[in-house]
Amino acid sequence: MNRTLAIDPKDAVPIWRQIEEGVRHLVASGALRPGGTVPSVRDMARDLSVNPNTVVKAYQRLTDAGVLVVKRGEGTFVADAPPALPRAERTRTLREGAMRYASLAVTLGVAHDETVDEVKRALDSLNGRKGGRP
Amino acid sequence: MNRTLAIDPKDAVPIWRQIEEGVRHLVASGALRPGGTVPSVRDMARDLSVNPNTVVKAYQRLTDAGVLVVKRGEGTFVADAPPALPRAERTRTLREGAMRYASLAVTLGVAHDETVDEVKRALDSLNGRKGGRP
Amino acid sequence: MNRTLAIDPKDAVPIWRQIEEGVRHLVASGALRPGGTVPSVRDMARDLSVNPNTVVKAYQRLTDAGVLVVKRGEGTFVADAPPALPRAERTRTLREGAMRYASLAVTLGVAHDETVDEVKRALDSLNGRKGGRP
Amino acid sequence: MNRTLAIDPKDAVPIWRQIEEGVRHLVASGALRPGGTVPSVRDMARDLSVNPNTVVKAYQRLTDAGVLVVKRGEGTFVADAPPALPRAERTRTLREGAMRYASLAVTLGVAHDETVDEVKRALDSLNGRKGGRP
DNA sequence: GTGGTCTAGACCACA
DNA sequence: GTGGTCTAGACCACA
Repeated sequence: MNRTLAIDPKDAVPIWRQIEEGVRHLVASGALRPGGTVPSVRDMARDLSVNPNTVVKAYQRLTDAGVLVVKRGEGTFVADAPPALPRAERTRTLREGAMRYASLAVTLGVAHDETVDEVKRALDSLNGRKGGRP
Repeated sequence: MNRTLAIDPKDAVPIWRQIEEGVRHLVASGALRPGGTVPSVRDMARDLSVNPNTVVKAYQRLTDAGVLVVKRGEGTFVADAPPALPRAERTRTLREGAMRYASLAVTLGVAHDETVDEVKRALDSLNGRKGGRP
Repeated sequence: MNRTLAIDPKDAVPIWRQIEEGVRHLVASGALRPGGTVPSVRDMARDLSVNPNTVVKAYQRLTDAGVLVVKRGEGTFVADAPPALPRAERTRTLREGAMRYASLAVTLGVAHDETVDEVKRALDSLNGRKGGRP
Repeated sequence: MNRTLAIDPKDAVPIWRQIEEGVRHLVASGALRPGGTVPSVRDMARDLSVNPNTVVKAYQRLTDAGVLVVKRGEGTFVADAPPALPRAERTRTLREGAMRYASLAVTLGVAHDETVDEVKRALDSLNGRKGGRP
């Protein structure tokens, strides 16, 4: 299972959002456990070679969202209660994502089956099934 | 069939890119036919309530990509030759999209099957008409 | 009616929060109208003699909360739909505030009537009744 | 009557201040009586799950303010003489609190009467017992 | 012109 | 040690 965070400074997606999404993903996938610690702002900034302020922004957003909790002077931790989205909103978010992806495939002129297969392949690679793409 | 373009000024995606993607989609789905006309920059800017410069930028990129052709003094038209992406780039783009979507689903904690089903559903809703590009 | 924002850099309350609260207050009191513009980040930073980043933080939080909307390249505006809190939460927030104030008064040993009178006086002064405290 | 102290580590108010205010309140409300004992630093730290240094800081401020007195080798006690604030400072503190509460109510868009009523209600709930300090 | 991102670095309260 | 705030200033996309 992947416990590390990879960011790409050249990506159009802001670094702070890459960090935010990365941590959300590690929490959702169980790599970071409720109550467990998260690297300190300074440590993660050093590891990723980014400015501490950039990490601070990501962590603060995650704290506002209830994913992380801060204990002052001690550090930052994964919240005990995972802040699952309300079911309705979860579905809405997923549908928007599916629509965006399907729309992209149609624009590219990709066939139905290939479109679906690529999603299966992506899910497998995220779930750590070995290989997947020879 | 949808012949209109919907943009969301509050979306993080730049407006010019929303227009570019929208036109590509209308072409790929057959709503705009090869050789047919495309709204003038002024008209589209007025319709969408955006700055004309923003439409110009989208049209220029589409012209550079061979999706549109400009006939001076006449207007802008959909290119006769469908500007299919090189196969390698097409695959890469699709895979990035699949990865983004799969990653979203994992973050939301959605099950594998539901993730795949939503894509099928999205494809069906986009393909009320079969095909689009013979 | 007060249209200006006063901040106190020596206050224990962070400047960005003073700005956030100040703008919320101006909106709630009607001094800033839905759809109307809000000073640009640079202008407000100059007016208040603070760093633009500090204003950015306040504006972004207000945007996240739906109080302001950003039109890229144009500026920042008061949202059309005022983002009134759900009634239940509004009541809860008010009650917490009342409890904090009442608790303070009890701690200070202030009589019931004086405690209530000070609130009335504060409300009057916020609503612009002239004088109020001779 | 409430003899316990509740602190919220996630609150923006420093823990030492929450403890300080809490003790002041217990004294003012009569829950802790002049001459009576106060929990030892170690006990309170353990009860509240906070760092002993944090309790030390609160107790020192309370001692400096004359609310508590330390008898070396015996422990910490509530002072015999009630340490009423100078009248001017009392009034200033109360006014600040009233202003903060009134400002919150305006921001929430609450009507004048409801704002005042909530304070009365809060005072009643705190004064299940009449008075507290004759 | 507008807002958004990021760096570099200082200073602070807190535990 | 921890995170929070703020400054100064650069660079960028967007309209």
